[in-house]
Amino acid sequence: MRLPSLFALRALEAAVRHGGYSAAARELSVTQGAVSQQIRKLEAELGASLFHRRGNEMVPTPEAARLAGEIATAVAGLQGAVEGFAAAAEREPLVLSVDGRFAARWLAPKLPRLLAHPAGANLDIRVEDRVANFTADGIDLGVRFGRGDWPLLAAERLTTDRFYVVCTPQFAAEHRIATARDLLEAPLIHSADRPWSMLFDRLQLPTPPVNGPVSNDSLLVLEAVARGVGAAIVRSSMVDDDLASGRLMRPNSDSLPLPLDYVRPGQLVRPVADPETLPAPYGYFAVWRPDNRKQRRIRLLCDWLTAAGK
Amino acid sequence: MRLPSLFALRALEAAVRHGGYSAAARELSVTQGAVSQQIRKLEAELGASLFHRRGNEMVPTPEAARLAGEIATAVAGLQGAVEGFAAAAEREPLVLSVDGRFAARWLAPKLPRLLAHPAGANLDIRVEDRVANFTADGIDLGVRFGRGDWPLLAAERLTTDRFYVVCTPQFAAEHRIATARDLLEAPLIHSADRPWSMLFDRLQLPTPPVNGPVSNDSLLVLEAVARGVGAAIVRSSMVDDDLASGRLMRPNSDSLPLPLDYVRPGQLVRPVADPETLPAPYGYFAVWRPDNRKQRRIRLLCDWLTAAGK
DNA sequence: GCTGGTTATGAGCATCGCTAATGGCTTTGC
DNA sequence: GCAAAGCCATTAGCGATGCTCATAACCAGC
Repeated sequence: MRLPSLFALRALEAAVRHGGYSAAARELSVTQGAVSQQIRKLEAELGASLFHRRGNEMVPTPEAARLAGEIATAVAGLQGAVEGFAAAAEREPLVLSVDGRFAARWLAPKLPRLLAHPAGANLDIRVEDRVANFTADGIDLGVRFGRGDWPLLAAERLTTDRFYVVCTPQFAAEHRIATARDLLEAPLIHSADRPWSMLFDRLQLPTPPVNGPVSNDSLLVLEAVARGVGAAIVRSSMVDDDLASGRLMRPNSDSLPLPLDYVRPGQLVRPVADPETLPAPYGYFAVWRPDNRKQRRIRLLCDWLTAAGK
Repeated sequence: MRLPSLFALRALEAAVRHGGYSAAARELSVTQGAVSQQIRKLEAELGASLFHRRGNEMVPTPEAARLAGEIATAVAGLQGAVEGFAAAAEREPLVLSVDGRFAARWLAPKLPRLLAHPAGANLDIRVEDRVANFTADGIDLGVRFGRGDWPLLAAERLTTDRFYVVCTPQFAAEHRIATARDLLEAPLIHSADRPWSMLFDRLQLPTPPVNGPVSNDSLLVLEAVARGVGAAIVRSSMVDDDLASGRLMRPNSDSLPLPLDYVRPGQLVRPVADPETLPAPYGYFAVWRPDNRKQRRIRLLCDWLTAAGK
């Protein structure tokens, strides 16, 4: 025998329990008509009346009441099974893979907030700078630096970076940095792909010779900045927290033409109306496989990450 | 938590049991694609994979297998409850109301066949010539004489009557009835609304004076015919069985212009191509309320009745 | 390599069933 | 009594669901 639809059975059960279609409809979040139709169809399928009216109340037949009871237990069993499974799935860790710089400079400061949020439940946060394969490595959500154009992967932008000149307040005071020109005399930490020349060229000043340490690793650079070794040009996303907390500052942010957009040598830059909203071509992206089964949790975490970046 | 559709859950259960979507699809009488999509959707709702492929076989995850088991028991519970209810409804008698003539002359001979057929299970056959109200009297299916145009009731024609001259073989032999003219001399049983004149007029013979008993009750008339009292003009549906068994016969059916259509005095009769298929305006109809919940059984019985009349 | 099996996936489309509106009926409160 | 507010029944309309169909990709056995 073909089983009636689950909804019809639940409608019957609810109608018996409430003693009316309208109340049942409210419980099931549908209109009263829907319940009426479902029960009518059910009566046709089962070949017997389920209710008879008495005044304004619907009285279930004894058989219908009995059936409703059995449906209730069966449905509760289904519900329990499904919810148990879903809960178990929820307890399974969601693997978040981030690279070292993002982990240290962006995620770490926000971690307490994330862990207190539902999106942060049962996270397995892996810090790894290279990821071979999302599926093979069991990664549910990655945060990767790039242009958001990974093949086969969905991506959502987390950061829209500007480049900031940063140093500690102590450093700025010590070296009396008031104008951009003052930077010429101060120790400047160089990094390979964010040359100071891109600032001084805009200011039409001569780029000073390398007078401080050089590193291609922004973590090391920022460590050095934090210890007062010098000023550096860094991605805004790496120092959001330090700037907010006052551990770092952007010296002379009034007089310096900052934020700077990062422009590679030879890269075409189009003028835009509002440079503040210029999307940097590169940035951090949340990245995931669209066919991953944990979409709901991925969505939740992804939404949290994008919101936290604002 | 919103429950997934019952079909999706059953698809999962069947797929686990068969170890593949195609076999599950065959069991559920849908295409393989339908099962695939249902399970994909289920995985999305539950937030976890349910199967992983190994070669050509689909291996359920342990959790999915567990879930499938719980679903199986819950669905079996539902199935059992629904089938128990339907079976109980089936055991409830289906009330068939027929009038006395139909019961005696049409239904009674066919009763053994009907009772051996599923359509005849749990019948409550009531013989009553007047029916006030289908709902109030709890009548599921009525057989009524008329034109099939009862308001608020659905009707399906059971009999398309002709009028036959009938008598017993003994009677025909005894009175040497060879031609229509022979009837003029034989005892003829008269009934109010099927006058012999309608036959003799067509034969362009004078209608003989009333030379036999008269009754308005066809049962009495037929009883008299059966006892060899005389010949009579009767509805074909009243004598189908007696003619088939040879208890009655249609004398001189070659030479007499029979069957006759019943024509009331003054009634317009249109010529038709094949008079054998001329639908009599009046006849027996199966009649029921379209909103009766026992439509399935009514349909079954109604189909049996129409088929039995052919 | 070929054949016969499997699942995955997308387009198209029919069906289903919900919503919304309406009507008839009952109860309640004035 | 009457009006108002509740109930269920029923209809038309329409949007979403989810099926079928067709195709692709993949696997196993010969």
